[in-house]
Amino acid sequence: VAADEPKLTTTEYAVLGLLAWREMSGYDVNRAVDNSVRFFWSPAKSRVYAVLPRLLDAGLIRRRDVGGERGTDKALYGATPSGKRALRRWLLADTDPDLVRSPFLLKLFLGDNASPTRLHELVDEYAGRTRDLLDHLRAAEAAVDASEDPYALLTIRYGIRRGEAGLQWVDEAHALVDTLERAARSA
Amino acid sequence: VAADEPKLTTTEYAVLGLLAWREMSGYDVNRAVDNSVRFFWSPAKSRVYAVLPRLLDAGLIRRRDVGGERGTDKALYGATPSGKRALRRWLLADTDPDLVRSPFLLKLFLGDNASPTRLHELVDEYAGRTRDLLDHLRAAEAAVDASEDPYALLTIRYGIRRGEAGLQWVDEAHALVDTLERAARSA
DNA sequence: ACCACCATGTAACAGGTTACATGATTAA
DNA sequence: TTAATCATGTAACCTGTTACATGGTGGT
Repeated sequence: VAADEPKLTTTEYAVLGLLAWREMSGYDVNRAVDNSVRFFWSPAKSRVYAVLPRLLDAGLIRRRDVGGERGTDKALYGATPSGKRALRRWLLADTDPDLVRSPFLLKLFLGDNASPTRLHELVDEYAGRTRDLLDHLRAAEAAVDASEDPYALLTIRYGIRRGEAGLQWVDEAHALVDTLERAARSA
Repeated sequence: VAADEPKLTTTEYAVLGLLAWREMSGYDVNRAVDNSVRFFWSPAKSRVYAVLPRLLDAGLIRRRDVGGERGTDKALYGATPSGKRALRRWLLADTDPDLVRSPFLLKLFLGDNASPTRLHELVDEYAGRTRDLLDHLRAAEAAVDASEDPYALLTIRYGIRRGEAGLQWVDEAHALVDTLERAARSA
């Protein structure tokens, strides 16, 4: 008799999801987060470690100690059948809305209080970050095996499309700041 | 003798920024948040009220009681010169990185554990939300006076460009899920 | 009479972050 | 020997959320 659907946080589902993919140590989970999920879900490392015992207590993952290997005290975790079921139920349930928090856009919105020069700088910094992100994502895109991990590919492409749109907007933004500058000078 | 640059949270700067624009009540600030900043910065209403006394104590805003007007106990807040300076310093300082939290992309990434049908649904829900957002932003775009509030326009356009990119990606996503489905059926 | 909006918060909680601590192993 | 990587956490803090509470005012 399954207990009434225990509510997990999204972070817990994220970890559970990674452990449904393969058996890993907490350290491995953190690495997996770092080169996949972190663009849209990024728990602190300490949070990942904190989440593991909770999933364990709920019977959604199991722990296997691998102490002998090289003298290290290391534990591997993997999703149990019950954990996989919980994961599938979560995938079918309503999805929490996305959250964006952009100090950059906030500063831009309050641009009245800054000089045009500073606004150009701000936009340039955004452009730089976005280019870095795109470099990273394009490298990742080239590196994934599409038939092996199509879903990773999908999320990478999402990032790429949106990043490209961001760069297009950058030109618009510079142009608009220039216009304002000229208007201010002629006034 | 100004105390050593008090650190404010981004939420505090957001509120300060709105109060530098014009004098408002806490309620007004919440409304202002709701029809402008909320797409990239969205504090809870109670948080806004909690932040006001802190800014007041720091001398960054001043309070003016307007009790007589209609028997209501209402206070208007506005940025002080010191507050405006703090705001300008913040605009010049390093910008915290953007944060995205997308349970949607997380679910997609873990798509292995869901059916193609469910994945189509997931993408459709995203498409719906994105279309709604675009409708809203386009209406807002048409409503702003570009010469009056160019920075708002800039952030709106940002949302529009990225939203459009999202919708383009949606087609890709459906196509890829279809491909997987066919591949699975033929296997 | 009632509902929507104006107006201001309090209380309880949780989820998450940063900084710190510790120690083993391995490659340069 | 030193630095990087593997490996696992603890402690303190805090930002922020949700739910609740309260009351006036204006329109229909």
